[in-house]
Amino acid sequence: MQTSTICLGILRSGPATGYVIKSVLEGPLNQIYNLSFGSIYPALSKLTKDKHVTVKQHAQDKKPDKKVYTITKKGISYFEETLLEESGRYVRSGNYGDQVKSEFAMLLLFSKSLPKQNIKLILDERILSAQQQLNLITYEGPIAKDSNLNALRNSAQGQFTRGLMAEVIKTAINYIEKNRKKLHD
Amino acid sequence: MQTSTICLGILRSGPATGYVIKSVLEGPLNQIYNLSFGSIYPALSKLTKDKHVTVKQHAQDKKPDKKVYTITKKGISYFEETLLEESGRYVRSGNYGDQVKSEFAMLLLFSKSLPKQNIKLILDERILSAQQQLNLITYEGPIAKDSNLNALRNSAQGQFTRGLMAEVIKTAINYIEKNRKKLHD
DNA sequence: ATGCTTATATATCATCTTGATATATATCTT
DNA sequence: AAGATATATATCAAGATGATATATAAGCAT
Repeated sequence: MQTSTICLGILRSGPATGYVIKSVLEGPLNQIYNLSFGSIYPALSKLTKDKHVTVKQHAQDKKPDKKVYTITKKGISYFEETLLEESGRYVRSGNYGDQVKSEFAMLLLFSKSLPKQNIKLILDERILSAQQQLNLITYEGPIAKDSNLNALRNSAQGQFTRGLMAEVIKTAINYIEKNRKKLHD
Repeated sequence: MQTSTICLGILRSGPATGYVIKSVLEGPLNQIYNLSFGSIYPALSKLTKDKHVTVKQHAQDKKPDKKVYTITKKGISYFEETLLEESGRYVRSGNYGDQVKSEFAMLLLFSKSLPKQNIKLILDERILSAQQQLNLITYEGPIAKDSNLNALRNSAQGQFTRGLMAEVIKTAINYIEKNRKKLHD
């Protein structure tokens, strides 16, 4: 999916800055889709140029200008069209898999060449961070003060998606705890 | 992890072509790490230039030259060193998460804007492809005729990693089947 | 108090990666 | 007989990453 489509989809739930979009992707939408600032900011600039969003510059005290993006009517119709196209392309492509790059799994796959102590550390830290991810995904408090992104997170769709990720992470934690002895000991 | 490290790690189990490396990543190592030919072939060229692998060109009948890469002694020590470094970096980075780009999850997240029929199709196809992934991961027959990659797949490490991916996929299938009614109906 | 880390916020850019395309043939399926 | 799939490599525009730079407030530890 294009980065601009993802930005529009998030912005449809309420105005946000590039920074907040990234925070949502790293918080409640953790494990769904990684995007770096280097692709979010240019996407937002292009959307502004194409009038799919408007930007309001808040000249903050001393911090860099906070640029709050709001989706336009044109942006909403463009999003609906594009999403339909992307879903069609997705189904027709026959490529239903996600893009996954798991440094963790690769390290374990090659871990015969690693000291046991190192393997234990990797597994311990992974379990800890998986538990933190679970907290981020299942967290129900307010998102990035005065943003309306709660709507996206709490929608039936948001709950389905977050629930899926949470189940997957729980399964992974249990599996690692049950089977880790096969990699060290 | 660098693409070259992954290639070396796979080559450590036996000689292979770029094409076979990709096949292993798409077959038994499915859902672990995606790499395109556009990054595998240049990595293999660089490894050859640096004498970490040797290449034997099999002037095939009429097909393009099959280039079989074999890891050198220098390549093995380089791999061991690099893997240790990468595992250190991984632990110190504090970033234990995988890189995930799930077009599937994003489409579902935004699926309020999609026709029900479309949503059903996306879910149906996803379940089918997840079952196919499960087959690829759990397949125990020979890999890419006359390649020794079976060793990697059947090692304790390979079985742990593949078992993890298989459990995660099964959980996802069950979750989708149990909860999909919330997205259409 | 003073230093360190984290959070807020955007921008840039070299380097890497993707996804598509080109090329060529054998084999399997319809 | 035609069409799709598998084997096999190479290239490249367009896009993405990960690091770095810039700036300040707040929280926390020593």
